[in-house]
Amino acid sequence: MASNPSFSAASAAPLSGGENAGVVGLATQTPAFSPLYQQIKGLILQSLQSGEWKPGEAIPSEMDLAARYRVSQGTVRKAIDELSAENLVVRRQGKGTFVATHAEQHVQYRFLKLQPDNGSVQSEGPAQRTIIDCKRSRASADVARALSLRSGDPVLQVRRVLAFAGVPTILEDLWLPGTPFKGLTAERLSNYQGAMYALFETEFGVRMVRADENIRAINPDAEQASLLNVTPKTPLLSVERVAYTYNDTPMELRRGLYRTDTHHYHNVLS
Amino acid sequence: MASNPSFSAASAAPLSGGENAGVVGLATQTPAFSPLYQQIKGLILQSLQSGEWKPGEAIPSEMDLAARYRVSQGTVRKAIDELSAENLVVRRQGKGTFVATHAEQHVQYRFLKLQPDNGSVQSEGPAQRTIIDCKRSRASADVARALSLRSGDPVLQVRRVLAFAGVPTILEDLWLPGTPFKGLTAERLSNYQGAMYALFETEFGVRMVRADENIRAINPDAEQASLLNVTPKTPLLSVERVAYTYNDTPMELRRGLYRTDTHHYHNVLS
DNA sequence: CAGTGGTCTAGACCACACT
DNA sequence: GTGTGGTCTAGACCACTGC
Repeated sequence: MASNPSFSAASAAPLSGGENAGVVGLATQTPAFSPLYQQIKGLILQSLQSGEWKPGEAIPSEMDLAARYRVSQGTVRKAIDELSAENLVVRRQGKGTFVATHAEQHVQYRFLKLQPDNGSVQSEGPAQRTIIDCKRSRASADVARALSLRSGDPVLQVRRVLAFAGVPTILEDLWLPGTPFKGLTAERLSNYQGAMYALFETEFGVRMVRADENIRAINPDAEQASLLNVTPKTPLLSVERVAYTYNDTPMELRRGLYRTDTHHYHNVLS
Repeated sequence: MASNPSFSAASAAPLSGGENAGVVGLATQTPAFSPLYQQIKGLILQSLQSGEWKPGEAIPSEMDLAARYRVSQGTVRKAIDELSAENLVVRRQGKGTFVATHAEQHVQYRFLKLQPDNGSVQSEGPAQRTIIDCKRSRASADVARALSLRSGDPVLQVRRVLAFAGVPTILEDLWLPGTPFKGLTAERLSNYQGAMYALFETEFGVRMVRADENIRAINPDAEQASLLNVTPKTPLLSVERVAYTYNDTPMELRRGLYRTDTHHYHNVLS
């Protein structure tokens, strides 16, 4: 077991034999070499995906997982290290390792990079959310492309405004694939306290894990301007986001318009 | 040595005895506990900072560093892991670990997040750089604050335009602290091929390691508009960047105006 | 071939949280 | 105290690079 280059993780693992099964013991030329900890990471990922461990819950301890996959604790550790670096999982010393969640996380808006110019995110308090619209429709060509759907597939479309300290600051249009979000209504959105992604988790089992944003400066049209209480000459940040679940599956297209007279989009480069 | 909680890294290390020196063997209540690998990381950081290893050069092998600091290879490895994650150092299997550099790196503009809407960054070719202005001046209040200087301290001020495929796309104003950049002239800037940060490294020994950006949508004034060949009504992305060297020392304030009719600012959230 | 980073193991001990 | 993640070690072996 110790020095076996190709390896079949097994035991309680539901799917997946070994990626490299077949060739064993040949020293060179493994076509797609995958280290053990990567395979373990993949297995843990499957369990996260399948819902074996739910957001906010603890996953088994490193020792348990090591026993389950028949590897050393260090190897499990390295797998979890990467999952932790990708924010899929959160470690808490002395307590355990927990599935990351958008709810009950002290960072309320994990993906929102807009910050008030003066004062902290904390000090400005929670946003006031207003659902403007929520309807079923059909995917246009560009929406379909972003969500990996076909044109005309059913989608859910939402428009809302976020206000801070009474000032409308963000106007968002969302498109969600119809099937996973069946049953989402304006009422359920309105009644929900907290981040939208938290609702997606608890009510629909959809966990947003990563997102891409493309940012431009634009002038709003008349309707957009009026919803944000600015003139159409006010330049706004246009933020187009595609959010992904596990496996790089796109699950949301979001087009945001941000006012930047009192706020700014903050980004850290390294 | 093996099981010693408080530890004095020593040997060839120039400064720094041990952070936790003094208390030894007392099991609980070390006021500021710092794991060994963090101390090693700090020592390596000092050597990077002092220029013992220059950008692009290889640092000593993990085994050598382990011997130098009298710790196991695994501990050095974990220290380097973090430095690598922070992009201060680049590992290359079979070759060694190298000091990160903005030059000779295949990513020419490491900190530039603006991308062409169509085609890749590669396909659009290198930017055409034009130095509009380069002069010594005195720090205004806001420039001084950003660079941790005092108002009136000498600074170097640069204005330039970047064009892609002949289209002026980026207008940048830079402020650099006067002392570290003594001797920087418009000519040296103009003659230099390659990223500006690469010149800072090779000519002034200043390595940019991290940066913060605050982004807004604005309308340009008449001069800015003309330099970018747009009308003053064209909304532009205003990107204010503060770039830092080691130790979170700010070394550059850069105010950029980006055209977003053909390009967009791309960001990945996770 | 030797040297480098990369993986894996087994075991010891530490810091932290709960009970 | 027990169990969790976190640190550290020593040693073995693998994959990659270049001589």
